[in-house]
Amino acid sequence: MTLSSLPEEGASSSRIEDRIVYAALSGQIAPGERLGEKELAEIFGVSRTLVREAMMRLQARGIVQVSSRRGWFVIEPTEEEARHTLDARRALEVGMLVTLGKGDARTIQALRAHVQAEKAAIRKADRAERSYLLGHFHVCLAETLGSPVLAALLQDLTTRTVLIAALYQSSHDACESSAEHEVIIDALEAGDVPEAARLMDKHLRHVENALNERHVLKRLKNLKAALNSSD
Amino acid sequence: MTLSSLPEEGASSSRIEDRIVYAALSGQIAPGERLGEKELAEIFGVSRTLVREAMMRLQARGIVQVSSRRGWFVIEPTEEEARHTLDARRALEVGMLVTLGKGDARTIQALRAHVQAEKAAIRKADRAERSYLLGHFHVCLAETLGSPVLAALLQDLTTRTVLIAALYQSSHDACESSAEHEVIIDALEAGDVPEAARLMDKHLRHVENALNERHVLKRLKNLKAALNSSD
DNA sequence: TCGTTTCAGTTCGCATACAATCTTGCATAC
DNA sequence: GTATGCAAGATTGTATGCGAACTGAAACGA
Repeated sequence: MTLSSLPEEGASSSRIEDRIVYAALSGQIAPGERLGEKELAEIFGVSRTLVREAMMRLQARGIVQVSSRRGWFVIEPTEEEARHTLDARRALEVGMLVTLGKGDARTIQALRAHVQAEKAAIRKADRAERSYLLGHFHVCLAETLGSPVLAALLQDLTTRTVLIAALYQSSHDACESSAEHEVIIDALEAGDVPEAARLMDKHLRHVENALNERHVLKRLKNLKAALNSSD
Repeated sequence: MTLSSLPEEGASSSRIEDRIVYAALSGQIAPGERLGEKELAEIFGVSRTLVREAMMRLQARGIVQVSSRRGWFVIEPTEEEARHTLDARRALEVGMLVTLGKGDARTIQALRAHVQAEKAAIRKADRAERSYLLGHFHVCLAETLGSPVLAALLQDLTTRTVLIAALYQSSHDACESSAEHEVIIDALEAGDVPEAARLMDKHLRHVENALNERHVLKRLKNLKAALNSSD
């Protein structure tokens, strides 16, 4: 894998952090991937110190974990952890809509624009952009509803969700996802907050259910890979 | 101020992190307080490196912030930020109750035990323990409802809330708070999830409203302090 | 007396150095 | 042929050093 794209220089440790989150959100780095300090230091042209600072923050955000004297790794949630993460997202997003779902016209407008961008990325078959935008919709929703705090929390939870989906091969169709985003906006525009909350709940359960179905397949695939090393 | 109590040694950077969170939760360190790297390094008997690692994580958790080449400071939220934090808490906690509020008997039992501990701390006039337990109730709720992810998020949000309350002198009475915790448990025990969510919303709004009322007082007090430095 | 400037002290920002531990490949014994 | 032990290499964990920037106070001038 490479940490390509976004070739900007600047070298603060926050930049490293942002780049890794973006790479995870856009599916460029996979769960379980090793992030060596030295390697990252060379990629970003800084010392290990700054890399470690970024790692510490990412660890606090639940995106990477450290194995003592072995290295840093992108999280690889167990099925139970995956379920807990998705439960938390449902709680947070349903609660968000219920408690401050009354969006104004500009909210709706911003969200519609976002979904348009999603569709464009899907049409262009731009996997990275598509993955990023589909996840970022929820962050965008929190932002436009006026809650930067929830937006920050959702940034981390959606990043984890993308990793979970990658891990468990949850193939919740991108098109379908985008369509679900759209009906949520419809409900918001109609002022029907409970319906929006219900749709959001359903939307997130779709991801969770996909996880359910694919889990056995994934384990079988792993077994097959273990027994047939040429595969 | 001192970072007294809990005299345990062990010296990993996580311990520093935990100690500072506990100190904030229990009201032992105030918003705006300076946390010098050198000072903390001496207190914990480690090098600045480990202190910085702890600070990076606390920064990611929204508990401290850094002012370039001036130092680390416990967050001092503006009124707007305070409101956003409390909004997020309401969304999160209401959502939590709505989506997974069906607690079993053991949940209720654990929560009752917690409230008993709150009352004991209030009776003993143990300010630190009282502050800690009143905040930790919400973390406990998330844990007993089976969501470690939400518990972790709430740990940070309640810590921030304690700091906000300290900053804006929100004197939401401890006794009253504990009583509100109790009626929430009652509703949960009765299986009336919507009522529990409503009560939680109200409970958190109490904090927010107290913030509203006391704001002017706080500014006046600051002004007074500024004019009368011996006060 | 008040405002400005300068200078010394303090503190963080970042890199580097060294120690501890883990991995890995190879040699050796059974 | 397989397993075991060992040593070299690689990687993280922690401390330390140095430079830059900020603070505060003293000195200076109006």
